[in-house]
Amino acid sequence: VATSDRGVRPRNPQGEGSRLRQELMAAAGRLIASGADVETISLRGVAREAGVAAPSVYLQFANKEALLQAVVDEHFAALRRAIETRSAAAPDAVAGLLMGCLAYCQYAVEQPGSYRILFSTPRRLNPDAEFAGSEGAAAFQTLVDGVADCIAAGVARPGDPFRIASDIWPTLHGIASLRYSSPDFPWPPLEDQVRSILEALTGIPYRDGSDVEETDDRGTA
Amino acid sequence: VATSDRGVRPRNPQGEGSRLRQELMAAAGRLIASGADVETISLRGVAREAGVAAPSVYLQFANKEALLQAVVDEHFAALRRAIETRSAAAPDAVAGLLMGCLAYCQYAVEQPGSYRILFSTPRRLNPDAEFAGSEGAAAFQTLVDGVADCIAAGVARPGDPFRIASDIWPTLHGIASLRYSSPDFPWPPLEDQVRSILEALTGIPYRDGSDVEETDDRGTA
DNA sequence: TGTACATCAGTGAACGCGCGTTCACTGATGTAC
DNA sequence: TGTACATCAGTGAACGCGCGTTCACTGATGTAC
Repeated sequence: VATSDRGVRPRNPQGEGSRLRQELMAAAGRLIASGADVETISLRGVAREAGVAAPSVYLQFANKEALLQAVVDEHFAALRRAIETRSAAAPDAVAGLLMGCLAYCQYAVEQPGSYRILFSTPRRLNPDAEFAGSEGAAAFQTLVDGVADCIAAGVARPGDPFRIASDIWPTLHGIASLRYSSPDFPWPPLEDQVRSILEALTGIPYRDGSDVEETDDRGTA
Repeated sequence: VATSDRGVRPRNPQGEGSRLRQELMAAAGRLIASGADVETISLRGVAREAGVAAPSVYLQFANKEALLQAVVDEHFAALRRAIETRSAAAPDAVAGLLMGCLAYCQYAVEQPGSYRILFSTPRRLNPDAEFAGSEGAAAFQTLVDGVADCIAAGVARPGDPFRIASDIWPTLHGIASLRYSSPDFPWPPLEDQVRSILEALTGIPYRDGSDVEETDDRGTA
């Protein structure tokens, strides 16, 4: 669907057959990026997109479910990487919290297909189904720590960091996913909205900060 | 899937053939309530659940898409009714805003299948795709008005009601839909969370109100 | 250097299945005379 | 009151399709001697 046939695919050199695994996951990623719901992705469709016969998938994956599971895991890791990169590049906890939240929303908005499969996915494929110990739990802990640091720095309003993070996460998710399902709604600019909601939930004065490098010691609400 | 065969279905009396329309929509509703994604609902499955042969669907609907469109519309109307009933029963604007928001989240949490099809739906079936003039726009306007009334009453923090409503809606959506996709997360009680987030976004002191009947004239933040 | 063989990436054909849709039909119920 | 006919709700069989999966295979590349 996304990419046409464009000639024959050369077979991988001997000993490198497992390269096909990456090719298949990339093909699935292309289908997802072009709007396919995870429910409607077919093994044959992925093989077609990868330029390979359907049975070849079984050289790398036990069955369709294993393929989709690998795809979901890969996209989950990509989201996490996007957040951590942006967040770690910030100069302090206050900026780090904002950057992490922005990275989350921007990933979701810019790669909606990829984000979507993480949350609108059959339960069995969802890594969050068992939350404790999952990769999702680790990512969430990063958010809790970020909030705690801002409270400790005296910039965020005092409160239970876990509880505050439990309010922030759904808010970010809602912002990002409604922009996908209701694209015609007159949404405010993404960064404005994230800033103002973070300010409301944490008390950190994000809304007027032209940027974040010097927000370290403003008063708290 | 949801209901077994349980004997033969009597045919409708002459002139009442269109009752089948309601039976089919009810059957689809049962499939959705039992966890079916809108993407995976089949015309044959709905007919089976209704106890009717597959071609009978065509007596009431032009094709599969028309059936699904009618189902989506029906569930959208049900959500709207749930909100308006609860909201209209409140004694004042401040209680009405809370009750409407609670009704929204509770509908989404208690009937996740029904809520889900409104937002994780192929674009062509989504009534929000054209937002202006849609039923969704009307429901959103109710939220805007509720916020404006609370500001006018001097209870909510001053601000742009449209913009505040644009923050509230995604928040409610996020709260409800993450509870569905990550049920093992230790979420706070739904009403607590709605109250505290509404308080953060509007300044209305919802968090400590044991109930809402007497919150009319508290100070603003 | 030449040859037999093993290894390995990948395939074509076939399977049984459920799908959306069409078609000609069945048989009960109401109406005209 | 009896009978022919029209109307109407609903059906069974068939269509072509794409699906996930299996099986026996092909043919290129490397290795042993």
